[in-house]
Amino acid sequence: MSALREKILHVASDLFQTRGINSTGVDTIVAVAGTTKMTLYKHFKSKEDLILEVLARGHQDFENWLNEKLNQNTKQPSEKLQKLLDFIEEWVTAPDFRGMAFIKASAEFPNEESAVHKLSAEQSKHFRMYLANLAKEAGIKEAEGLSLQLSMLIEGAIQAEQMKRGSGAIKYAKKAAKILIDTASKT
Amino acid sequence: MSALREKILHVASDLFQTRGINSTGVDTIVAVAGTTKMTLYKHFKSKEDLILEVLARGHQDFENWLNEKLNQNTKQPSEKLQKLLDFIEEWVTAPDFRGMAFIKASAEFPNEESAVHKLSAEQSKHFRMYLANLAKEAGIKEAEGLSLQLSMLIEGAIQAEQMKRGSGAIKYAKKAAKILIDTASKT
DNA sequence: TTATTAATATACAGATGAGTATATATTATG
DNA sequence: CATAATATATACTCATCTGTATATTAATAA
Repeated sequence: MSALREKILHVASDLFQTRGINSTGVDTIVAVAGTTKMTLYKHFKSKEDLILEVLARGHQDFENWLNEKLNQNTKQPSEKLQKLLDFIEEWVTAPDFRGMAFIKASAEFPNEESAVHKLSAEQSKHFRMYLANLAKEAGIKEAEGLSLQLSMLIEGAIQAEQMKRGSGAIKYAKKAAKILIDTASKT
Repeated sequence: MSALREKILHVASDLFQTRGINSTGVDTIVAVAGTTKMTLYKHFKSKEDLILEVLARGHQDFENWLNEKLNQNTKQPSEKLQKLLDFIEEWVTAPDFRGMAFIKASAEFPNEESAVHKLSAEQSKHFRMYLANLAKEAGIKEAEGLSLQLSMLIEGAIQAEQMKRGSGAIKYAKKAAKILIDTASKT
């Protein structure tokens, strides 16, 4: 567990989010991380490799964070679903929020054959399945449909917020989520 | 109105969508368009300039298309809102659909000071206002709120569809839109 | 036909991109 | 202390990036 390796991952993640992936050169990454290219390529076999690990870490961090929030603040499964958007709000309004990594990555790597695109799509699917699970546990019949709706709403809200900070979109996303959850609960 | 200028715009738009903006060099654009860099720079003062015009054209084309669809297929304002998602579906399931240009552009140019990002944000806002107008004309009181919800849903659906073609997300986006419109209509 | 102007092609400049060969410093092990 | 292995630094290759200077062709005007 090299400390420098972690530093590179952290710096790369930050730069990718604030400047874009393709616009961030490895020279910039190592300069900010206070190391050299040789060290970077000792730890990662290519820039693509680094991108993939940054994405994987980011997604895991997000899911861990959300999981903890849900477990600490709710008891019953149905409560999780209802409070979900509160935590999404907390996440997107945090000062250091810079968008959802896999959404941006898929935009920068549109080619479906690209490894980065594939991982992004997988993470998107994984998030949807996470939501579907919450819905299932809450006893929703059409859990898959609701999870799709919620994921679209959430990704749209993230989009809106990263496009313009403080857009207020999340406020209406919460209302919409409540309506959709209520509707799905009644069937 | 140079034919070559139009050709360059068309080719650039295509390449930006399929390979990404930053990953597409001007050399590639002129090669595909069958011309040279000198000609490109006679018509556009920089690559950024070309990007901005491609974005502007794309957005206008989309809005013109949607407008025509709505005007040709609906009569009453409330009908427009109800059929909106049908046309969005038609748009995202078209074989040559490659995503919403301004969404991708804002991901590739995350810096809020960037001209490309600014234009993307403006187009996003413009689309939302277009939806708000539809809602207002349909007699919805909270037109702004509904338009935000619909735009998030639509952008989320576009995201889902460009992430994975044939995802089926749009089907549930339509159901969600109907629920949200109905709810907003009742207040 | 000749002079002038506009458009195109070739070739280049200078910066930056990813990735590596070689050399030095550091650390662990005998 | 000496030796082997690992991590870091310097310096480089080669490709590609945006943008331009110059040369050549095509078209227009006198």
